[in-house]
Formats: sequence, C-alpha cells, structure tokens
Amino acid sequence: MFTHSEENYLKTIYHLELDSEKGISTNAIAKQLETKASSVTDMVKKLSEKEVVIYKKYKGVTLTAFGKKTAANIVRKHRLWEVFLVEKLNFSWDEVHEVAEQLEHIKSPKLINQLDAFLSFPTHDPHGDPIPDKNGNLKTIEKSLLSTLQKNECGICVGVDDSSSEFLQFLDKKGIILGEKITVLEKEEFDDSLQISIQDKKLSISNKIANNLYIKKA
Amino acid sequence: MFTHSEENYLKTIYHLELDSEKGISTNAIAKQLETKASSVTDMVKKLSEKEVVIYKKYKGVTLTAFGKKTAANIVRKHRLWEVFLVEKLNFSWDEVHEVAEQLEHIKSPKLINQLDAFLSFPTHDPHGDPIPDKNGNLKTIEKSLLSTLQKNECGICVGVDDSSSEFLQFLDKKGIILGEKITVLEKEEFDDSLQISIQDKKLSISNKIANNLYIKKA
DNA sequence: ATAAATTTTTAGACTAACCTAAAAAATATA
DNA sequence: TATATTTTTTAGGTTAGTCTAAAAATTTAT
Ligand SMILES: [Mn+2]
Ligand SMILES: [Mn+2]
Ligand SMILES: [Mn+2]
Ligand SMILES: [Mn+2]
Repeated sequence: MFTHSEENYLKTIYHLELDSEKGISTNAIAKQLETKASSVTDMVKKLSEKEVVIYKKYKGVTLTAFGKKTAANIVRKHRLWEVFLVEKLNFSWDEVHEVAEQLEHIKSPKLINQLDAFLSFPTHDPHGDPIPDKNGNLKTIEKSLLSTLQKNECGICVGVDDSSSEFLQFLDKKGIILGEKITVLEKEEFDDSLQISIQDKKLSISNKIANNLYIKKA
Repeated sequence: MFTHSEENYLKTIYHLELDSEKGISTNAIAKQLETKASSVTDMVKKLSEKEVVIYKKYKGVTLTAFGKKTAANIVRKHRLWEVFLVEKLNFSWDEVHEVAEQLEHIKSPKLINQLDAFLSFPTHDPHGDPIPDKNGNLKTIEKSLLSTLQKNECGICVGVDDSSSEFLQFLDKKGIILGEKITVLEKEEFDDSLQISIQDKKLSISNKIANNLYIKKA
C-alpha cells in the first residue's frame, strides 16, 4: 500500500501534528527527515494523490482521517517492537529506536496482532509513550513535566520527552527509572535546578533534565 | 551495506548454487526472482563491482567467499525469524515465509544474536531447513527423500523439499508432522505410491508427496 | 506600503531498479 | 559445417526518491 519512504513521511507528519495546530510546513518535515524541502514538496504531492494528506501550496499539509489512522498504525508497530526488544531481547531503552525504525515497516497484520498478544497488550513503550490501539486511537494520560512540580510535590516518573540515547543513558547513570516515584525536595530559584528523591536516593538535577521528564501527579 | 534488492539477489544465487556445480545463469535467477534476464544482467554487474559475485559475460555468476557469507547470513535471519513466528507467535508453518521474507532484511547484528538466544539457538527452521551459524556455515545432515525408502524401512520425517503453503497445508491435513517416525508399509510398483504409518495412523501417499518429504534414516 | 528576508515550489538532473525490443553470443540441429 | 534456435547482453526508456539552483510566494521589517 505505502512505500517505506511514504510511511516515514506519514509518521513524521503525524508526530509534528501532535504539537501544532496549523498545517505542517515542508521545511519542518524536511528537517525531521533530514532531507530537502524540495523533496518534501514532491512527496506531499504524491501523498495528497493517495488521499492521506491535504496539501495546499505554500500552506503546509494536514493528515486526513485515513492518513492519521495509517500513521498511527506505523507508530503502533514502532512502539510494540520497542517493547519486544526491551522485554524479550534484553535491549536497553536507548538501543531500540533505530531497530524499531526498520521493524515498523514490516507488513503483516497478523504479525502485529500476535506480537501485541505475546507482549500482553502493553499500553506504553519503553520511553513511556502510549501505544495506539488497532484503530489508531491514542489514550493520552495527563502527565506534566517534572519542571512544573513545586517543592514537596511528587509523582510517578512516566516518560521522557527527549528520547535520544545520550539522554537515556544519562538517566540510567543517575538512576532515574520509569515507574518510580519522584519527590521534589528543593527547588532552586536562580537556575531552576531541583533536589529530588527517587528510590531512597537524593539527587540534584538541572532544569534541562527536569524539562525532559514526564511525571504523573500522585 | 546491501540494498533490499541486492540481498534478494544474493540469497537467490546462494540457493541456486546449492544444487548446481556451474555458474548460475541470469535466466535461472530471473525465473526465481520473477524478473527479467536483462534486469538480472544489470544487477549482477553491480554485485560483481561489490565483489560478492564473479561474473563472466555469458558464463553465469558464482558467489565469492564474501558473497557466500553475506548470503548465508540473510538465510540465517530468514530461518531464525521463521522459528520465532512459529514458536512464539503461533504462526503455522505455511504462513511464515512471506513475513520472514521481509524480516530477513532488518539490519541489526544485536537483534539477530539476541533472537537466536531467545529461541535457544535452534538448528533448523520450521520446514526442517538448517540455520547457518554466525559465520555462515551450514551443517548439513544426511537426509533422503521418502521416495527412496524401501518396504519396511523407516525414518524420522525431518524436512520438506517443496515448502509452498499448498503442500504444507496438505501435510497438515494428512497429519504428517516433522519429527515423527514414518515407516513404509507397502510400495506400489506401477505408480510408486506408498502405504506408510505415522503416529499409529496408516495412510497412502502418492509419489509426488514422497518426492517432497525428507527422512533421516533410523 | 514597499522592500528585504525567508520559505516554498519549480525546473532539471541523478541513481537504483526495473522494463521492452533489438543485437550478439552460445548452443542445438540438420 | 552451416543454419536455426535459445540464451544473454545491450540500448534505450520508466518510475521512485532524491538533489541543486533558480523562480515564485509569503512573511517580516522598515
Ligand atoms: Mn522508519
Ligand atoms: Mn519509543
Ligand atoms: Mn526478501
Ligand atoms: Mn523455511
């Protein structure tokens, strides 16, 4: 139905649409896919032909309902494979993205349904991102950035915003693990750094870190 | 390193070389890959550039040592994925080929090593075909076609020659399962059909079937 | 409101992987 | 051995997906 490349475009547009109201610009897509805006223009014309996006020259693109569902399914596959790699093949959470990037393009509805069952129908991937259901629906939980918590507030660490290996490895080193309770002990005014406790340990983290960690308020 | 298409060519040449002494003709490759001989000529030139095959105009191609190792690794991936699909995801042996055909192209050495371990280092795929080791070496066991057995001889059913879904589903229907002991009760002269026993059942099978089942003599 | 800067599209070109039709080489046949 | 048949290669063309450079549209700044 869709080529490897078309699928990557769809997924990118899907992600970009999640945090933006307006049409997605060719430049934004190009930046994400590390390609050129002119290549994006060509591709969005094709995607428009295939009725997965609405494209108005100079106005950017938006996914159609069909496009959204198609894209969500690719995201579903990506995240399920990530769970598989971590849970079953002992990959660490900073190693899975690249491989999932390939696996997400495997075409077999049975494969993905069986995988889902094999993994006991996970709801989130190793980075705390929600896994779309078969119909492409995302159930979004209300989560806040750690940086928005006040002194003495606490919550469960449920996800990361930046999921680069560098950041993930940094979290590993600090001992910050998804699913653990984090309490803000102290909040420094002048640099917005935090003193937190997690698993009986106390540690100090910068605002940059706090801006990339999601907390579900208790 | 190699494109999806190059990998498919390598794998095809590898399989064709297993039962042929001479160079593999462009026509043979074209037939297998359902493409045209002229396309094959183009591709073998490229593969020759990349030093995975030796190509002499009008003389066919042969894999180099490097090409053989590369091809064996693709076959290794294909067969490990087939095991995974059957053992872990409840696919039946007639459904796995198409999906493995896609999965074999996923590039990640760690993935395949971990998968191998996860599956407890299987030596054969669901069709009884051997899985090459990390270095591309195949350990071939001596097996015979069921059609070569004489009356009252017996052996373990270890593989199929034809692994089309039609044939595999036919075997399922008949109750012929890999790993089971088969005894030849009777051999008809005029049509080479056999009366066999398997798992306490007696059944009659045609020569065509007997020519597509491998037996390890007891 | 005009001009300048930025963004986006168009035009033209490239490569990979195919194709068809024609030419050339190898093989089979008389 | 000469001729006919088959196999293989070459020549030229197509499509997908990419690129650079130039043109056009939009946005920002004066
Ligand atoms: Mn991808
Ligand atoms: Mn993820
Ligand atoms: Mn393949
Ligand atoms: Mn197989």
